[in-house]
Amino acid sequence: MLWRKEWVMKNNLRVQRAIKNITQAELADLIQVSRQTINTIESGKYVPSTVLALKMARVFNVRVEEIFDLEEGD
Amino acid sequence: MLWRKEWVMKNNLRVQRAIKNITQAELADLIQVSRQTINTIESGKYVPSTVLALKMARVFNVRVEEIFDLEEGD
DNA sequence: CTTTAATGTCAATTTTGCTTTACATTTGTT
DNA sequence: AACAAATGTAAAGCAAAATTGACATTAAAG
Repeated sequence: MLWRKEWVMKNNLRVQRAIKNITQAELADLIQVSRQTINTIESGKYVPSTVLALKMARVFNVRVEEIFDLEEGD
Repeated sequence: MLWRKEWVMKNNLRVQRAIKNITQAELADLIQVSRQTINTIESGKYVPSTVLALKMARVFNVRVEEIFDLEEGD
């Protein structure tokens, strides 16, 4: 049997926001997306584009990998 | 006048591939996308998802920011 | 020069990101 | 308790990502 790994992406946006003490709406404004976009990304409903990931990393002064993490699972 | 910055994302996938000496097809296979997906990302036709960016970073053993870079411009 | 591997590109389609609007629920303050 | 701010959620729609298949062009090798 040949196995292809499945990956799920997790994120710690809530934590990052908490550290900087900004709301979803404020983050949305900073990276120029809708508040719902932040909300749904944060709750893992969908995977953002790399542009958004890079913008967020800039806002929080961290590397992309410190916010988004690939984990094994389906 | 209030200015909202426009960003374009560049990538150096060709270079990263060259360093590892792998083809577009091989990279596609490694991260489980179609060869065309690699080709069009590489040529800047569209922006990949964060999952793909993370997978590529893993393949090349670099940070996402070392492959993808936000630059000012429209 | 001829063949093969690698890359470019196009069209058609499916899937997913992201938007807007709107409303419901939770959390925090006074 | 009452009110406001923050968050959750849902539907509808558009735009962009990603797929498949097919074919053309450009390297690279024999």
